[in-house]
Amino acid sequence: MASFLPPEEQLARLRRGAVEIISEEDLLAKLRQGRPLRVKLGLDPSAPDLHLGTALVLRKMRQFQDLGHEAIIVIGDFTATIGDPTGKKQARPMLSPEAVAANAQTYRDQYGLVLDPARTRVVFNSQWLGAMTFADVIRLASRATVARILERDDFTTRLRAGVPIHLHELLYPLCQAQDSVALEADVELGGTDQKFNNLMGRELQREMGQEPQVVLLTPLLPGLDGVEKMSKSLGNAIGITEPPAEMFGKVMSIPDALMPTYFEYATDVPMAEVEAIVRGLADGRVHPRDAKRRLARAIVEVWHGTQAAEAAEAEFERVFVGRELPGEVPEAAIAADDAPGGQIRLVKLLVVTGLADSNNEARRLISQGGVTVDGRRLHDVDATVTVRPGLVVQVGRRRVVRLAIA
RNA sequence: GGGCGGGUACCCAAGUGGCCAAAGGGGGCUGACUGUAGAUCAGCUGCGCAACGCGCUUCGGAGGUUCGAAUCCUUCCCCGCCCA
Repeated sequence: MASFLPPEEQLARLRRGAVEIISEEDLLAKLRQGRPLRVKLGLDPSAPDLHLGTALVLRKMRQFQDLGHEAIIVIGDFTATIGDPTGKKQARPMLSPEAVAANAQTYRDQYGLVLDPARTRVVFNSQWLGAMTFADVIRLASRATVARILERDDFTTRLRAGVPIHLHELLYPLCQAQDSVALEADVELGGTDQKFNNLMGRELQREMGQEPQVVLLTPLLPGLDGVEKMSKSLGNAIGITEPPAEMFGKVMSIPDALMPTYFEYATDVPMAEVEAIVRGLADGRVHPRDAKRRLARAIVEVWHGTQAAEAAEAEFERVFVGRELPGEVPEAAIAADDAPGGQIRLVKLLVVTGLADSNNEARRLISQGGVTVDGRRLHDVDATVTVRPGLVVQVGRRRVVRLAIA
């Protein structure tokens, strides 16, 4: 039997980074039972590459682990066949058992970047949901009312906006609730967008005579655009495995107003310091640029360590402030055939090296003055370049390659 | 089952026979400036062609009318609302 911190102390720690806990009294009561709690987190099977936003809830899970509780990751392979009722994501075909098995390790590896793999249980909800008969489903559906399900914000909004809602989508919350029943979850973690589903689990458990789970909600981190929530498909995400330099740069590109939020949720900077920075920004004693640098460094630190964070900052300083070439310029090989006699049209060069998607785009970039070869800005769309290994071709500030002849 | 309204480029959304590769906004890209890939301003934003032009592809799918279609007709698919 592991020894636990006093329940009150645990609660105090768990509260940080949680938007809402339903309810704290229930959580405290569970903690007082002095046993490892089963903490559940449902995840989409298609998102094995994690970003800062999804990491929030994982970091919370990690905290539970470190407090001695049991982490259960539910891979929603079955629910994925329904699709996310936000209507944004597409329903996916059922994964084969082989694919599921193959993916299991991937998930473990990915989540292991945040969680303690040795103390993490990974399960797939097709295990129990897939085994249900139609009669089981009807029985399950009888536990909820249409009105209750339609309370869900997504559904209300879509209904009003005239966006189609398919019947099976209404079952989504019930499926997720059934997961909690099947696992006898003590706690379910989720982003605030999961509140409805998570509460459904709480209700269904009560219906089924189980002790209802505690719902702990983590915030949704806004993405780089500062408007939409961070999500890979929206292209506004910072992946936790991204190279330090990339991560640093992306943080630097967030709107200034987002800094306090990121400081609070995505870093380990002590709250006292965060508050000092926020105050400084408000009264002008802290320069936004410096605050953002501090933020970028703190975030890179979480995922790559202090050293890498400092290197990333130096690199950023050099490339974007000092306008020098990046320390590491990727190589792009071109075939000798593409440059007969060592000559190649600049337009073609940009396409072949992947710096432009099409000839038309290449022309645009050149005519807009965005292209330099060996540091010389070329404006002539019809320019021809003499190639040699090591030639540096750059588009804008960020896209650079060093030539190699294959 | 009936009535009505819809399906346009990455997204939203105009356009209802030629002036439409298709308004406007968003997003994206490039430049200027700067405090950074932030803010602001400007330009660009289907594809191909040694090309101030020519050609090709795109407006739910397939046919058709026409010198000419995103726009008209036929048919099919899909969506919403109201009624049953």
